[in-house]
Amino acid sequence: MKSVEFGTYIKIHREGKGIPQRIVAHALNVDTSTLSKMELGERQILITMVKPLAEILDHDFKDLQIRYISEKIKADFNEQPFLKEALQMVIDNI
Amino acid sequence: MKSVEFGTYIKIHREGKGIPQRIVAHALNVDTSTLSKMELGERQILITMVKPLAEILDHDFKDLQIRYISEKIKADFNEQPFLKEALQMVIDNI
DNA sequence: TGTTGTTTAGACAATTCTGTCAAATGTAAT
DNA sequence: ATTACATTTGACAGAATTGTCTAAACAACA
Repeated sequence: MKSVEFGTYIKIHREGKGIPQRIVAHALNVDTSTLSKMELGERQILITMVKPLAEILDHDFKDLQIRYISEKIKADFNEQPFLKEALQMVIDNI
Repeated sequence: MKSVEFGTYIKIHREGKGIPQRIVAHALNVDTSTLSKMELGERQILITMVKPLAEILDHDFKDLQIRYISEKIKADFNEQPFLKEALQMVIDNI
């Protein structure tokens, strides 16, 4: 999986479908200004927005959620020596 | 692994060793008031504090870091349908 | 060039979160 | 009961983050 920032990924796919920010922003109940910032990484994209994003962009929800979560985890815990063990522990407890 | 909240876990082990908050707070460069709140879950414990906590409590760092990270992930992403796959993806990319 | 629609930038108020201070409460021993 | 120390609480100011508004920058094209 290519590691492009989530906001950038959304932007690329939105543009690929020729959908203006106006439409996506409305689906997320935010301003186009906010969406612009989210795409540029200046505002957080909430996990609750992943589903509506998948729908409006007609994109696989599973893929999008995996991208979202894995990026957050890398951002928060990269470099932590026992990250792998911690993740394995969570997996084993699901 | 028993799932007791991280702050509570710290508190229990601090008390078990008979170390006052004053000492631990100093090691973390915070007030006892802040440490109290951290132990009670009213303030975030930063990941950068896990190492000094392990040292001052003479507690296994690996265990503590695993507890810290896995708790955060559960708090942030519990219930997400593809959490497992996302975690596996991060593991595979480490 | 002027028009129309899209995207971004800057300023802002509202909200949330943080650590500290001072005071209150709790605990144990004498 | 008093002392000494530990812990918690509530109020607070400072910092950080949020979404919106307005206007500027950008793009496509008649």
